[in-house]
Amino acid sequence: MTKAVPAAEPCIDEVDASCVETLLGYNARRAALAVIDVFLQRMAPYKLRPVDFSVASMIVHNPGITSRQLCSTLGILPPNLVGMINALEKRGLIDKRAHPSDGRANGLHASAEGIALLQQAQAAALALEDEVASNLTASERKTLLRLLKKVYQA
Amino acid sequence: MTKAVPAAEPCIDEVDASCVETLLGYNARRAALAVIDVFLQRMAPYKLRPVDFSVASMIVHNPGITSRQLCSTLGILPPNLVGMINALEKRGLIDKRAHPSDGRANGLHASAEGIALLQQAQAAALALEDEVASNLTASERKTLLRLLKKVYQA
DNA sequence: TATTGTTATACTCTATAACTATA
DNA sequence: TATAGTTATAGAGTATAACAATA
Repeated sequence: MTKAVPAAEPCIDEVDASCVETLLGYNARRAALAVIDVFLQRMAPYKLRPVDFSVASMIVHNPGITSRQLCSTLGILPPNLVGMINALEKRGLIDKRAHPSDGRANGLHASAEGIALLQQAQAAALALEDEVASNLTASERKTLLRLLKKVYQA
Repeated sequence: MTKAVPAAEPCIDEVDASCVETLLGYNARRAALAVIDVFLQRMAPYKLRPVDFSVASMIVHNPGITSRQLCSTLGILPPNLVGMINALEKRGLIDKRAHPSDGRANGLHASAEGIALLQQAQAAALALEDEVASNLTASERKTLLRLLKKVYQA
């Protein structure tokens, strides 16, 4: 423990956070964490973390997609995807099939159970996003999505 | 390794990511990561991670602020702040002084070196954010900040 | 030689419980 | 009894290197 030097100084009654609240990175991170926090709660019944939801959802909507394609689309590193894919397969939500033209790769497909679960999960995701964005008008929400895309798709 | 069942299936030529790109949480996270990635590169000369920058910047602009106030403002848990504060103190950028009215707390203050470094770092932060947001007009950028705040300050 | 999927592993980040000193 | 700061530690998330099988 470092000892404080004994000098009398005024204390802060109201914190001024403008130095960070003017930064795009700070606000984007805080907003993302706020949404993810609610996501974790509402998706607990489906045992899907945000990344699991993204992966499973992509497989449902892109039958036959490969791990490599999932990684590059979602920004996941291959070693970190392996466990997620195996867990989803173990739960019977997806299965691996031989890729038609590339013997190294597997085509990933959602099972009937996987499709059914994801239908529920996607409805829940839309509902929770409606809640989180309840302070925004429909127009503002659309604008927010468009501007966020312009940042990371630059 | 789980063996793929040998069934011929079509492969995906163009991945459809609309199922996640319509979600606020997904886009906010991708945008935040994109900004943080550039931040890490440009702030390396100052040896400041995003959280270090936020903490040090808050101390510069709020002389006498306590650890507790930093935690609640920035959303950091107290045990995780201890190491950052000690590291900044060891570098001579900040110092702890006795709190005028609460014997348990320390008032945190930036040193002359800390103020000088943060001036440079803040200029670099503004510059990199200008770059990251180069696809946005000044008006769009202002709107983006406002809408992000409405999400996490709900 | 390059790429897909995988293993092992290290590093960072985040979270919880419990302790001390003071209010 | 409650709070500020701290310690120790567990867990989750993210990263790199290296390998076998296939292109």
